[in-house]
Amino acid sequence: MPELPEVETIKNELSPWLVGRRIESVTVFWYRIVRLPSADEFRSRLPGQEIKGLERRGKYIVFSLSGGETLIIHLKMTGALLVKSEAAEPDKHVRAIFHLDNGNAIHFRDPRKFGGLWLVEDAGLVLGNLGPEPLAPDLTPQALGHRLAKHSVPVKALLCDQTFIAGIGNMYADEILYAAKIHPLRPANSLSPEEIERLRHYLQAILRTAIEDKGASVENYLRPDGGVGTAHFKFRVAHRLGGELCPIHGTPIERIMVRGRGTYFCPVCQKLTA
DNA sequence: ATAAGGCCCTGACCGC
DNA sequence: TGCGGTCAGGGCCTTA
Repeated sequence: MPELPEVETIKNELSPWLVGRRIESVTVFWYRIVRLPSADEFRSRLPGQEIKGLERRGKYIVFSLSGGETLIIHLKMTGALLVKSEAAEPDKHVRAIFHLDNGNAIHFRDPRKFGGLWLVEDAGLVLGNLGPEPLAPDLTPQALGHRLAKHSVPVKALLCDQTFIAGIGNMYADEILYAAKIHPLRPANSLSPEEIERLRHYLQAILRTAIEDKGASVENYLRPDGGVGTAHFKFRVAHRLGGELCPIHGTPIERIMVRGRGTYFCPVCQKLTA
């Protein structure tokens, strides 16, 4: 599922195809994929606008348009943005198509229909509540620790909370906590300074490595050219459904539920008690 | 502030 | 082969 490294990869690889292109028309097959405004308005306001640039904010892709509006896309669990020729037949999971002025088209494919499209004057309407970017240089251990201290919820839940920090989801939260040797159920405000330092270090290191590996191809994640990423080959606990063993201790990876999300960890590396 | 549950969805998987 | 049931989960919402 697309989290920060996957969305960053998609944004990077989509940019050369899109920046400077004009949207000629939009086809919407599943109207509810358009969150704002109405699907009809969405289709009528986009044509003629040039795509000036692509950015990523959290798990959102943000398109700045020549008309001053902002197109925002969230891929949720199973979304993908695929570069196709205009002649390409959309498969049954394609929910919308952006037709470009050079004979190419972008297919928004999303089997589970969780994804969303927004076209807004004020991007803050969609992005306003997001927390800081995990890779921002000013996310120091002190800054992170200060914010962690305000919450007693399980640290795993906080890492997945987009208003606390933007872009981390279920699988990278598990990988980060494993690498930092922190139990996912530890109350956020119980972490020691050393643990906060480790958390911040691996938080950035794991996301950066996953970006270098072009994301993790689990679920339906695909790059815009239809290719896969290789970040999941370095996963040590996430998505280890087959009774895998901790690579350090050889003990079985355990699975618990944290806030309703499946959570994988090593009970030896990651102790609940200090 | 926190917790728990539901909702949206469908493909994959399971047992029969 | 098919059928019905269960599950996963990001983000958001409601209720306690």
